[in-house]
Amino acid sequence: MSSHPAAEQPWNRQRLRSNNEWLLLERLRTAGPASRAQLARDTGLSKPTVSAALANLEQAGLAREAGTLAPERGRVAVLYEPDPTAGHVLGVDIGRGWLRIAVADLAGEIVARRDVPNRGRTADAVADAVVAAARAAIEEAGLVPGAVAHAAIGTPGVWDESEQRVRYAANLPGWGRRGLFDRIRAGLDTEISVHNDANLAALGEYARGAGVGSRLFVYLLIGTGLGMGVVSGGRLQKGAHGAAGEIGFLPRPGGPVACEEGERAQRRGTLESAAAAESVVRTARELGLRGAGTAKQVFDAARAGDPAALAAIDREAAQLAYAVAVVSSVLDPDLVVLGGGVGHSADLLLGRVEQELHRLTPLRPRLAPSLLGEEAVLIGALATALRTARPEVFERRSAALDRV
Amino acid sequence: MSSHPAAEQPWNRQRLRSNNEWLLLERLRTAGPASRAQLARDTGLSKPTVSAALANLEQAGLAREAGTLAPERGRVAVLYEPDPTAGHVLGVDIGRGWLRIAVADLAGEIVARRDVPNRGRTADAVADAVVAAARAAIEEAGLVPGAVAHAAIGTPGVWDESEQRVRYAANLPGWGRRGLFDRIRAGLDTEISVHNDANLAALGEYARGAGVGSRLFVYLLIGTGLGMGVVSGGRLQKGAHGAAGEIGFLPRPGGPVACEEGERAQRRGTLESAAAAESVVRTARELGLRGAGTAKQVFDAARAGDPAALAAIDREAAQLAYAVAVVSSVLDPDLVVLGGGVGHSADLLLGRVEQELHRLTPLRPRLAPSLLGEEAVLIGALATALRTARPEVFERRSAALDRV
DNA sequence: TGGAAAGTAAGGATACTTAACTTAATCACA
DNA sequence: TGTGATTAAGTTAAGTATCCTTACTTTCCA
Repeated sequence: MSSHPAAEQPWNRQRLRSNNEWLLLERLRTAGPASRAQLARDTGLSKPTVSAALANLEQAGLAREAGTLAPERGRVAVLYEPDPTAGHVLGVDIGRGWLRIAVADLAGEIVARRDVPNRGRTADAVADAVVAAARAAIEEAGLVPGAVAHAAIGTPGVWDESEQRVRYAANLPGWGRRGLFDRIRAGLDTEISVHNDANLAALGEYARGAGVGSRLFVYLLIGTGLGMGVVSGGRLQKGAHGAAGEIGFLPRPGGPVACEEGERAQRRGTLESAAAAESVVRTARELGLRGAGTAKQVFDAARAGDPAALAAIDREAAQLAYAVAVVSSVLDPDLVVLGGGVGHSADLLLGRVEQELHRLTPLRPRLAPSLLGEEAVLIGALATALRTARPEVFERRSAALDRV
Repeated sequence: MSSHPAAEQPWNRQRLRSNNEWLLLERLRTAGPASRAQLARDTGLSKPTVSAALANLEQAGLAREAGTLAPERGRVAVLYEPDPTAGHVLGVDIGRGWLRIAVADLAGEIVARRDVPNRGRTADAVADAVVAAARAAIEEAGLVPGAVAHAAIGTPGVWDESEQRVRYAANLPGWGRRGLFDRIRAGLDTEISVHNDANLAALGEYARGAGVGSRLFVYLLIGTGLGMGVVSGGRLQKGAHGAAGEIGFLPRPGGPVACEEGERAQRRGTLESAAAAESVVRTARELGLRGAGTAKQVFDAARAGDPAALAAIDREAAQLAYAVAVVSSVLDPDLVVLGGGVGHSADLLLGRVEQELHRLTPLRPRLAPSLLGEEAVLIGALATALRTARPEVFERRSAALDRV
């Protein structure tokens, strides 16, 4: 799970104390409030040690009392929990249509929220809009910008850490410019980290959605494009260059469509062009559906029984089944979640994808629809920011205590 | 890298000492011999602490002196290194043609070796042959069976830990029986672990072959079947059910072959049937090559300039390029190594696969031939056994010291 | 013989454990 | 209802292990 900042290093006595305090805090966070005696039993530490550590944590503002619990007989136990107000984080989802921004406390509870339409014509305008909305949310939460411990930002494309810029975000002009995110960092006066939106959505579903408890979990983001996030043992799999899950580039499977269109189309065709929202509309039109301009309209027509729309959805399901089959063969996940605008139409898609999958491969993971929908990226951003911020807040408040 | 056995647990003082001794030993192992003063500088521990820890390690038989090193001026430093004779491990490769067995010391040096042809008609006969050869190797190394700290065994198929049996090893009759590996365990009087052969080969190439230093490394085993192993950050990716990398089940790509053969063949066809050794022979025959019964013969004919053989190899390369493209899209590795009987013919395959890959996808990892060849599984088995055995030997010898 | 680096010894600080104690609740029973 | 037994939470005090600092010795080269 989360590791103490100074792991894999030699230990001296101060690290020992600090590490034990961190471990107690993590236990309170993940397993819920507990008394000192309970913690001593669970961790193997002695009661006096636990008492001393909790006194330190409380003085540092990292833990607080959380009511009492009476055992069957004997003295009433005082329960402790992490103090969620010890720090705050910012999550940002830079979507094509909307900018979504939230401030959360260390327990992950959202304390302020801002959604604004993404009207920016230029990359700089979008960056400025993000900063303005974020500052408004921070103020609403009763904080000053510098008080936010970490901000995690989700965007289409792949973040190049060494160049400090986004790659492969073709749809957003100027978004790959260097220095763009320095502008956001300066505007927020906070450490930021930038992540692929599908990856954050995967983390979001893993943290609080359909992927909770999964050992190896794959999230398919099917919308304007086709993206994927892989969460293994609670950690995101990013690949060697941060491009893991870019299955939009997959060669398209050999199927009737590919054969009909001839070899040239096969070479150019990628899975993204065959499975993203746009292709559902295109296929439906080719099959005779009129008046459908968006994927949502095609799905609505299918629900109303239109045969062309249904056929288009069959084709879409076949493409997705291929994607799932490929991912299953390579990774062996126990769960694949369909998300994004198209993936959200689980009522129509899920059964068809499963049926097609039966024909393709014996390795079949569980399929499930997204639970978080449009919120997945934002919640994943908060989860990511929390993962970074928690040890940092702990370090800072512990150190402040020592100086006294 | 390797973690102390008791990580993520609260620490008391004894664990502190034990942990620091373990860390010093790991440092000696990975960074080479060093003096006490050197270790103190590197780790941040004080000189007296390092001296005491090394005295303990030496008394426990875990470390030993390794010569001296004179600085520019001043007293000569005494160097220390891990004592490789502190324990031994066994590695076993149960291949279709050969049983390969090696005994290695804790430094990974092979001290005894046995290769015997796999003549077993029944699974039990194979198990008995493994035990006999292993006992012979252990004796040759001057050990008794119980003295081996761990034995790692590689076999085709997927090891099911909860059922304690192998799954999906279709080619070996009876090999999936429960209790088969209990027989080996009893015969060796040692803790054993069982692993997929492609996975072990991947670990072998990562530990001592073409994959050294790779961040995310994929090994393709192309031979009788088609297998894959993924090593991420030094750890094997096994998937949720241990079936990660079973790309033999991949749907076959749409290509001229698929179209020609019609839809029914596409449904049945898998990548394994299209890319394994047998298919090279089949394709070459279809294209007019006569007298080639094995893949090796096809490759030899190609080297001699035979056009049918060359065409068959082009097709094989296209199938492999598809496999690499799929894996790259999903995982983003920085290196893909081709191994196994077919993969070993890198002179003919590598360039063709790279060329085909250019047509398929912009995400192109580095390609390289296997360095270890047929030895990869065995070396991976030793590396795996060592990873398990090192902490165990450390624990045992440390504990023995405390009891005095 | 002096300088420099390796290595050791002694003393002090710290964070842990154990064991015994106090506190505060329930229960049994007069 | 009151009183003591019982049980569990939490504290205090004493003891111990491990580490660090400081000062020292050893051993080599110039």
